[in-house]
Amino acid sequence: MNLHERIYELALSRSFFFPSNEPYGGVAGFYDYGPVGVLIKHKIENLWREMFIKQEGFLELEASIITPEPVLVASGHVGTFADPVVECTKCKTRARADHLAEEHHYNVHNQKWDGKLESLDAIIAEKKLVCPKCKGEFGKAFMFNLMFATAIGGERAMAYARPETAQGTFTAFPRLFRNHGTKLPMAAGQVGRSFRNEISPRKGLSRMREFTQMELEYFFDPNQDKIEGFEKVSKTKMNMMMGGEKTEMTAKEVVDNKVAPNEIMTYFLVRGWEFYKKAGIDMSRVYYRVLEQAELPHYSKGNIDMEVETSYGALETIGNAYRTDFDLSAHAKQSGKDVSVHWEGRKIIPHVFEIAMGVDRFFFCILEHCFREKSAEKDWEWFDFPPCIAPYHVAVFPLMKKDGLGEKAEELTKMLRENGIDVDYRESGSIGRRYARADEIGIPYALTIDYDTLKDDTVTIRYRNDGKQERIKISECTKAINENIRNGRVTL
RNA sequence: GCGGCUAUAGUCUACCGGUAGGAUAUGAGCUUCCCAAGCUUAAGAACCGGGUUCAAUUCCCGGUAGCCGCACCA
Repeated sequence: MNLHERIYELALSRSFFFPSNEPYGGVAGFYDYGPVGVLIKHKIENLWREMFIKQEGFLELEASIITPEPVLVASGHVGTFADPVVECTKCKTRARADHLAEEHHYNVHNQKWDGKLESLDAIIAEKKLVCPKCKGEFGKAFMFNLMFATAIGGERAMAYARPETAQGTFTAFPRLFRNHGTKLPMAAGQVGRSFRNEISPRKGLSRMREFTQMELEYFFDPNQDKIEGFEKVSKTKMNMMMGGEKTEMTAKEVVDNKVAPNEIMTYFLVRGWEFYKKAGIDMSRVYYRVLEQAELPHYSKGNIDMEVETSYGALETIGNAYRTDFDLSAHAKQSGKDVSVHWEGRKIIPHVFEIAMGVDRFFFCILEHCFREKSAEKDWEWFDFPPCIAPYHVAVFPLMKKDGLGEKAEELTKMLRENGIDVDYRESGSIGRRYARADEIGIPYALTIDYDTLKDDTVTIRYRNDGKQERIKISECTKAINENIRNGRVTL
């Protein structure tokens, strides 16, 4: 059985995630996070906030999801997020009409498609192109848009569910700039849902139609592409993939060899690297792939993707893009509003570096990388989550329910919860079984109340990874747990 | 969307043209119970629709979802 199949089974039975609207049969590309999964997801999002917002002094906002059409016309999503497609009249196989036309006409004559559907139809008719599968005839070319369309209010104004959070950050930029210091660089990010109406989503969480993104937009003066704090990270080593070759490089080498367009992007490559490491990813199975010129999206002057090796193959989980002034200029043009800023005596449109990541794919990668098989030490499968990502910080178990142990344990649970610690309390089943349950969802610590507790107010703390225990005073539990979480400690 | 395979308790699975047996998980109880012990007990299942048939969970068709391959993946 593939690891992702095993993970999927565990996800169903352990409440990590499951198909949405199950009684109705589910629809591909939509998943619900269960009670355990949602705790992990929130911890991932909060770790991102910690590292990419708070520690950097950046801004977080929450833009609306429903987006009027003009915004997405400006961003290019209405035009380029749609693909021209032809469908075979016999077997219904779809093919990219522009790709066909390029192959048989434009590339041959060294031309580019003019963007008109009629041109594609003309070429397909002229070259007598037929379905590669069944030799059936193609119907007329049409645009297939990957956005979910809707309409606003009584006038039914055309709108879409946003395909990325970034555009809301761009349209908020002028106000953010005025309200928060009128200084560059300035950075703002969002955590939120985005939507893409994938033709055929597969591979579980790795390609969803409704998904959560964490995107940071860093606005800067293009004449000043240095970043404060780079010195501190310059020696950090990262795996880089260029033209199919993987090499380890320091951040400084990435800048010096012009692997990344500038120091700013490189700084965030390091931050992304640190983020993944903290979240429990096996960094030997991760690399940054430097995109070739021909692969770059329409808005980009340099892209470096994070890819994580999984049982599905390599998954792209972070997109780092130098978007230049593409978006702000496009919104200025579309809206007719001036979005330029006065900075150091000049009037400029800031450039943007973006680090965009999907939470759901990342969540899946963490599950795969932290999964541990049965072994000599443990007779059950478990998850080696870092304490800061684990769904609960600690499990509290009374050795038995009776003789006042249950009450004592509930008291301790209440105390810990009031101190902000996530506690999973269980009193049924043998103690060994409860330890196994806790391991299975990756809880790093277990506190056990036994008969000695009643005498001297001490409990045992068990560490997940080696199963070893020590006795500590109840009064010191909060402090000990917090310290262990901070240090990422998982063994005695 | 196409082709191949698949669909039985929460999970894994057995058998069968006459509606299902197990494992494991779950609830309750007993056992001073520290690494899935044991015992008692409770609850729990044939994806949806249509067809063939006296009778369909079983055979056939369609839908849906999953896996593999193709295409698609800002």
